[in-house]
Amino acid sequence: MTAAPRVTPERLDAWRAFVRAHAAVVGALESELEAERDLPLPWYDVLVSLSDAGGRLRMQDLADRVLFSRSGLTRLVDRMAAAGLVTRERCEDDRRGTFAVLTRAGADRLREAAGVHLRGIHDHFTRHLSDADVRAVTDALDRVLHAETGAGLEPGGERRHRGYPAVQ
Amino acid sequence: MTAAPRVTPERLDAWRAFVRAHAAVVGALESELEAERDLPLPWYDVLVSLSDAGGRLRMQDLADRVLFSRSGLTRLVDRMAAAGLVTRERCEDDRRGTFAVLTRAGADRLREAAGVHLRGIHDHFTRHLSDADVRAVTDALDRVLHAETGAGLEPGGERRHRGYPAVQ
DNA sequence: GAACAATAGTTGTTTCAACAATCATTGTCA
DNA sequence: TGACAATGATTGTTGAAACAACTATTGTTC
Repeated sequence: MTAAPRVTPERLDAWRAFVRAHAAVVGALESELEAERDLPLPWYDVLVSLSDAGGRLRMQDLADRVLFSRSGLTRLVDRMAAAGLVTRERCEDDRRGTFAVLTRAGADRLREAAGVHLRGIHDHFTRHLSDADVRAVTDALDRVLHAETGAGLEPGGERRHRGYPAVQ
Repeated sequence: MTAAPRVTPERLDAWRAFVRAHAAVVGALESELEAERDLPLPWYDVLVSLSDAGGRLRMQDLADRVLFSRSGLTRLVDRMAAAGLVTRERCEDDRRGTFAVLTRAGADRLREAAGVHLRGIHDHFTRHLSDADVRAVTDALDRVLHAETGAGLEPGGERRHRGYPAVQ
């Protein structure tokens, strides 16, 4: 009968608060970024990942650093290349590979957008959290995340999902 | 220069933990639900909303209770109707209106799926939280949510997003 | 060193979501 | 009561995601 194990009402409330807050906040950030900088959140995500990595990344590595599926990445980079925010470069030493490379225009676009995004994180999220909340939420959700991704312990083992809306 | 106001590194870490944990956990729930019950999460969401409302809801009201956009709802209900999980019924007193009605098959499907979903919430989320974590996370994220939706204070004012993965 | 498996990435196809336009009905007010 | 705005829902069109095939290159093994 697939019994539901020990999810008390309080714990279900925590889950509900989690998913509903996420939907509300990410929705607000997405709207603001699109309204004020005309930049979809997935594009921002790619720009941040490239910038963090020093401006160039093999498609494979980019896929590891971004929340979106590897299968969608090729087309996403297509569109961003058409918009001039990235270019592709062949990898010389392994000719199967391709680099996605941040262009000057892409870096500019990121710089413009980062302020809006960061302000949004403050306005819609961190603003409502005390220092104690910040510690509690970070600890708890890090534990959830690490259990999920099996991350942390294997030496040399960055696993999945690096820096979603890492800024700078 | 759209200065980034008072988002300390600790607070940014909280944000990162939040979005990364969400992506990981929802991804896991979605995979399990699809693998074990062959049911997309948005379908589950509609089934739950209908069931909570007693089995029938006008499209408008359904749209209010679901995380997904009103524009996509018509087609989503189309597909679910083709699969036999819901039917449409004309509203007699207001002939502009249409009801989406949970079928027996839809209710069965929901019952099967709820166990998997609830077990997933336990396995991937609440399992890793102490009682203190549960209180802290619920409080903090409720505050975020209510600030975002402007909820709570206006009398009679349920605003948006009711019960995302409410179970039962 | 030739055959075969594995890896990197793109392309084709189908499905789905977002948005605007549309149709039908209801409410209002001159 | 007849014109007009507002509302509820569907449909058409367009853009993007999911998944599977495909091409090219590299690594491996007998």
